[in-house]
Amino acid sequence: MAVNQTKKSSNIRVQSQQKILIAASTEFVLQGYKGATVQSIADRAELPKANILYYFKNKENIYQAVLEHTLEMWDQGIGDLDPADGPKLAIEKFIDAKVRLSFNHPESSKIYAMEIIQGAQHLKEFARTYLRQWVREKAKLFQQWIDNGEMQDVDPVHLIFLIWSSTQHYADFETQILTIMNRADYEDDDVENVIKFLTDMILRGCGLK
Amino acid sequence: MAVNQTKKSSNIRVQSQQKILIAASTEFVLQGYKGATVQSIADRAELPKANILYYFKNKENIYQAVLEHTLEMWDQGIGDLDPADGPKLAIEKFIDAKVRLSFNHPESSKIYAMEIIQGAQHLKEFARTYLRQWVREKAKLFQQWIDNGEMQDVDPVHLIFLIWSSTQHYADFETQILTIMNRADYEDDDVENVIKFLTDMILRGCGLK
DNA sequence: GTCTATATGCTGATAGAC
DNA sequence: GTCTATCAGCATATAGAC
Repeated sequence: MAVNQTKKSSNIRVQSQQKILIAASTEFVLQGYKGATVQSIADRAELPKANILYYFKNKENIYQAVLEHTLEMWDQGIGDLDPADGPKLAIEKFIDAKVRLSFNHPESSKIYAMEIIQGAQHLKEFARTYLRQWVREKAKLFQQWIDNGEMQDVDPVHLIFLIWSSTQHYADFETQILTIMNRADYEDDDVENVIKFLTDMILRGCGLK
Repeated sequence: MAVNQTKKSSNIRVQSQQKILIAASTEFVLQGYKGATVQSIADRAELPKANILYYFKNKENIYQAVLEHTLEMWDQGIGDLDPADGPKLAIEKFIDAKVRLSFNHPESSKIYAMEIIQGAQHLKEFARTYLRQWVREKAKLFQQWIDNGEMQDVDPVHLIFLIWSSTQHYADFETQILTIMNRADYEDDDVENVIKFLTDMILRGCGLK
């Protein structure tokens, strides 16, 4: 009985936390950090305001949890470039993964973008350590391929920025893109079209096609 | 005398409004619309809070003025693509103008980006009318060049998105890019390097180099 | 035109009943 | 664990002295 009760409570706990994080993500995107109120998150999560603060103590903690969730998803979704793949396959895989992330989790991309635009106050350490290291490693790999004559001599760091920005754009600027294309929502075809377009353009840009 | 007084007053008026708009831009970038308080704008502009509301009536009006200023600057800075230029020169000019705008007015780019990310609540009509029209015209021009065999058959709308996103990235993600490059600020060389990199990549992508 | 004082409402957070 | 009631502080905006 006691076990059962604990399990049940724990389930409610996990479920509530999940509901809160989803609701909070939406509110942070729509209203910004300051504009999203605990009350608005509670309303969207269909929970009393006090429960939100019971689970996360304060608004700052909710935001941190949302950010961490985003970083984990990206780490998992993008993964590593495999040196054995060679430049062509590596770029193809990278673009593919990044575009699918953008279309499947636009809110995460948006929250991350807003955080960086506003000066990355909550992510300074992440950028200074993890991200800088990540880009350096990847740039080094591209440079090796360039030195081996396997691809055009382009600046590897700017190449990473180009892939990053062009793929992320479909998540962050979703509203503008849909308006320009006169659509209500993205369709399945759009993902494949974007992957094909960006892969073709960037591979040709790198002299790989 | 009366004329002199009017002129003087008018000067103060223009100067104060200018100071307010500059201060407000910074605050909106750093804190978001809701996070930027009239008091914080006043402090940054070095004016009493009541004067801010005397000149602009309410916070919403300040934000609208900042947004309009941004749109005007872009309209002026980017200008039109000239059909007589042909695809190569047109793309070169477009990238050049857009990169320089990003480096010279990052706050404007950031405010615009945040506005779009949050759903473009204050720009819906602009996007639906002006922007959609602008992209259609430019896409049509690229399509003609493609049909004439003057450039590779790439989707013109996605090409515009690519130029837009890759150039804008250096303004919006300034913080992240500087951190990754381990720098405090952009230098003059960076602008030229980015222009060269993006022009080379995208021209090759379009089969123009 | 400039600025002080203040009204009114909403915010994050807590105390404590259930 | 869940929820109601409430507090102290800060926000926008205005009224009105100078």
